[in-house]
Amino acid sequence: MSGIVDEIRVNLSKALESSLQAARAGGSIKVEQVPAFSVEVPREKEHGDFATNLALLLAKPARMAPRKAAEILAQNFSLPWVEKVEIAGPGFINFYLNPGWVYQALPRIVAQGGDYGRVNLGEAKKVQVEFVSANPTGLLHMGNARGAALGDSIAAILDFAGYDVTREFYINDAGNQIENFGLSLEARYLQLLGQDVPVPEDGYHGEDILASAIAFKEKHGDNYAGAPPEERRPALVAFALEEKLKAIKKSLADFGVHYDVWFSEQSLYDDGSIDKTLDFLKERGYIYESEGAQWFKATNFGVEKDEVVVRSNGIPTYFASDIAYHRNKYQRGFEWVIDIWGADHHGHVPRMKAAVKALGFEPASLEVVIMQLVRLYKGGEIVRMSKRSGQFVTLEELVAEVGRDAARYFFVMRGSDSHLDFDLDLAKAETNENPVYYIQYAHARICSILRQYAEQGGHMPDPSQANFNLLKEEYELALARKLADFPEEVASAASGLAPQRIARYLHELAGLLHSFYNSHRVITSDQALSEARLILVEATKITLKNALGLLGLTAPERM
RNA sequence: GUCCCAGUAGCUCAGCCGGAUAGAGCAACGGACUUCUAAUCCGUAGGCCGGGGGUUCGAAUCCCUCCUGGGACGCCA
Repeated sequence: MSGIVDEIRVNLSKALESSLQAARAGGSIKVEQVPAFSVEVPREKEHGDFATNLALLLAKPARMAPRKAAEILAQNFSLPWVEKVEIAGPGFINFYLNPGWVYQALPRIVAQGGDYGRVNLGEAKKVQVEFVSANPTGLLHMGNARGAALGDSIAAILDFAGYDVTREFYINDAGNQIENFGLSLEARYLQLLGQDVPVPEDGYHGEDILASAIAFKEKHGDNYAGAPPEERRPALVAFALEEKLKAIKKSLADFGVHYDVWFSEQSLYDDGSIDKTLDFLKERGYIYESEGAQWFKATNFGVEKDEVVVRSNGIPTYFASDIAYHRNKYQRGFEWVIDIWGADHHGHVPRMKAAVKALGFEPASLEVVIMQLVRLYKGGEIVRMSKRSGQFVTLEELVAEVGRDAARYFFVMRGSDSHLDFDLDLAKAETNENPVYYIQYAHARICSILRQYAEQGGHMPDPSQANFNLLKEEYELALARKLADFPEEVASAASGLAPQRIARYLHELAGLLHSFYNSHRVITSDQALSEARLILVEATKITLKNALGLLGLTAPERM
């Protein structure tokens, strides 16, 4: 299923358990049950290849010194491929394996190719990742861009970890924002026709709205000049929404982000889902009326305040459609629902969870990833962004300025709960200050070696025939060790919804390749050694490419 | 005022579901290209992990408290 590291870990755990059972049977360790111990890869390589804290955990229940317990466990312990067992520190048991064990990973990597690193942590569980979900009333900004990069990478990682993933964009094409959008468009349209109609103060003032109005006028001329507003506005909105949505889809596609489902909020009104959902909650007594509005009893579920779902003017709130939307998600069979929201929505989380519970689903199955805000720096200064004034850097502009790969890497190299300072100058620098190139360069270097080898008439050796015992150098061992770790990294990035782990892993892997490259040659006069090293770099190339893919980055063959 | 996020090297941050001597990049300093790409490498230096208390064999990590910065608290989304 997964990698060699995991297999060894499992085998060591089993052997430790039987060792403990033997000790219990012999009466030398008296405990009722096996504690939840771990077998870990120590940070320090002086502490062996693997280590366990079992003896430390036994100390209290068995009432004995941890080192003593460790000694007993070690005595009962025997595995052919474990070269040395050592007791160290307060009572850790360290395992030293036959040095060649890591090289067993290499033929597997080459055989698995693009699938290397896949694990079945998810067991095909259906998971939905909903991200960006921006109002289709404007262009995508930096916050949306971070959401796009994060969401897409999280989805890719979950897919690689064995989940059945659906990427979804929720289109907020209903409600107040759309109302506002219509008024703003109408004002611009009428202005174009020479009327003095101001754009509402809290409306959309951006140039893109004006552009939509111009395009509308080109198509329809002054046909709507005298039309009643209730006819004119929907026409403008429908026209502009389609145009905007098309632009959003294109920006995201250019950013390497593709969705499985584009879900319209309006459709929840059209098919009666919102009414049905509200009725469902009403029947269960979770809705009450006060001051002419209808409220959801969030306080029943431990939330501080109740929340309006239908305003006193009869129009449902965003929260109402969001409840209906989440009900729809569960009805579609998703067992794990992941929403990626900006930090400005975090107050919405408790009531959304309360709503999920009220709907009869498990609130823990809804996971909201809160993404802290992005600050943009240029020339050492903060670039101010404001949607209202229409002044913000769009996703398109960002990609045009720094390139897709650099942009995506910068967005995922930090944890989602860290504020992100995006340094435009650094992202576009083609220097060693920029970590993106450092990683991609490692891939390109390997490609260059393989290219030259092929040009000299060499053929890629058969991994099963290679003699990996020839790889004795420290850097070779470290590189192979890192490669063997990849499946574990995928699993941990998936369970933590943490793409930054992959970013970090990539940087470390690239670093090891560069170190190796600078001290040893791959193509040498020693044929057998060259072949072993060719497999090593081929496996590195595969792993780099797979990991880059999880972050939506390209793996260039030349730079 | 209540809640959320953050506080770790000069700077930007990893590590945070407890493990052994706290890491990386950049910046600084000193070295390495007649070699498969120097967008690279090697080395040096840099730390009361915001302060204080607690939990235990063990705390950057968990709990309490205080301080600092950012954000959220609407019949907006």
